Amino acid sequence: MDINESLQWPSGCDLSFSQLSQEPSNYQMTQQYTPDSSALYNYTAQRLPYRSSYNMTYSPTSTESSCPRTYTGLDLVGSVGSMNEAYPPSAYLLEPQKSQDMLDVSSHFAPGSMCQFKDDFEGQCLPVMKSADSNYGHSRFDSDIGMPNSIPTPEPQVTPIDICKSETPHEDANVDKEQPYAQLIYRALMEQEGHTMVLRDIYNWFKRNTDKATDKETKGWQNSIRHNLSMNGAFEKVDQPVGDAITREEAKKGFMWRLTDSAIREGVKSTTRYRSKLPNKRGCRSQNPAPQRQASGAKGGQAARKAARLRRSERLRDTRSVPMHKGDTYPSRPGPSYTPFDNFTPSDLATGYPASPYYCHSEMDFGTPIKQEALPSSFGQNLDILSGQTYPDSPQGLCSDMHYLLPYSPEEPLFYGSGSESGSEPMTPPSQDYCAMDTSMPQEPACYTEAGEIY
DNA sequence: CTATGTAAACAAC
DNA sequence: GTTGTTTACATAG
Repeated sequence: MDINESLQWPSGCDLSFSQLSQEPSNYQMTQQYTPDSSALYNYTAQRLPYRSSYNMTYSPTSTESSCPRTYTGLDLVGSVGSMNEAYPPSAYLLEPQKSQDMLDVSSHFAPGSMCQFKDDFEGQCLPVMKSADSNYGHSRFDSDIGMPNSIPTPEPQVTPIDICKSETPHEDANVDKEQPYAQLIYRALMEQEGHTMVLRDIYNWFKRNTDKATDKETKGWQNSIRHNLSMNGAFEKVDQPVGDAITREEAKKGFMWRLTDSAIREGVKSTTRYRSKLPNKRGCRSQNPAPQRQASGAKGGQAARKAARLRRSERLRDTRSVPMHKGDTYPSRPGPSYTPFDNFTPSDLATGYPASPYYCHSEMDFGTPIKQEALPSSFGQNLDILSGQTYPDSPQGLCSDMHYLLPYSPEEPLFYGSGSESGSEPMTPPSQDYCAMDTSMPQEPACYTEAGEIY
């Protein structure tokens, strides 16, 4: 990572958090969590039984430290070592919920962060999640345990997600289920100095901060994390630095995963973006996929449906339960939420419009997709393999949220996408033949040779 | 048609 | 066994 670049990020994003001073008082939670905090605590406590079922390997008493989480940040900020002392161990500045805060946050969120467009953060419970840069250099360890130089974390540990739930902790218990893996991983990494974690700690982060890990199947969510890490260009592998903080044994456990510079600046993009759009090397899909494959796909689909139902119900409930106040600008609605347009400046647009799939929902993003009709007719995605029932085609929903943008800046490009860094993506392994076009750079289609060169 | 989730095959360690 | 990559398949929007 180019440290200079990373340091430029806050200014580039117009991180004008008024609270982002280094006054000691600002390292405290500005919201007093009583009585809400008690509810929050209760909620957190409620989750313990779930988590406890997953802590066989990583029990709180374990002394195992799976990851040296300090060195990467140190490495990265080594040239600006003073930053290490710049911020005390307050990962987040939690602020009272008020509409004005929402506006501030939505316009200063890490650009492209998918979460700003999720319904999760609509309404009145928008978390104020400081970017990692706001505490750059300080240690906020993800693993519950074992870091010799870790700073004790007060219990209950309050996370942005928890804050989101604080209003109605019981009903909002599943709020994080609305966030895709890629976004959650992004958030996990953004919390870390150096934006770097090892897989194991990402697991731990999920256990603590999400409900993904509380489902019955433990294998799936980990697999999904790995899948997202591999497939999403926002995440890159970096070698674990060799140092006294890390043993050779630990180093063997795998790479560290780091947010790419562009991901830090622009947020995580969809995973699908980075999937190869060319026919797979193994040739055409088999006429008769393995029954296990079919079953797996069915499970995935059912899980997706379940999640979608949750999202729907959350949305419906939010719509009903969150009244409009005078200060509110938009009612809850399905789809992305935005800062009021009149608070935007052109530079906000340039830097603030994310490369969210909500925006970059264009087939031009991905080159020539595989034509559905090229697949065997038996592989229509409308076939329910379990029931044998077929369904009508789903409606074409591209850019369904466009109407939220058009009134604002009809002349402005809608897709700033990944901006000038688009050339660095996709991150699909160069071993794959790949040619992708990104709408953000229509004049420079990113076509890659097998060697990874752009031509 | 894309985004996403899940499972699995497979390789490397 | 864990980690990482890739593919297959399903569902929602």
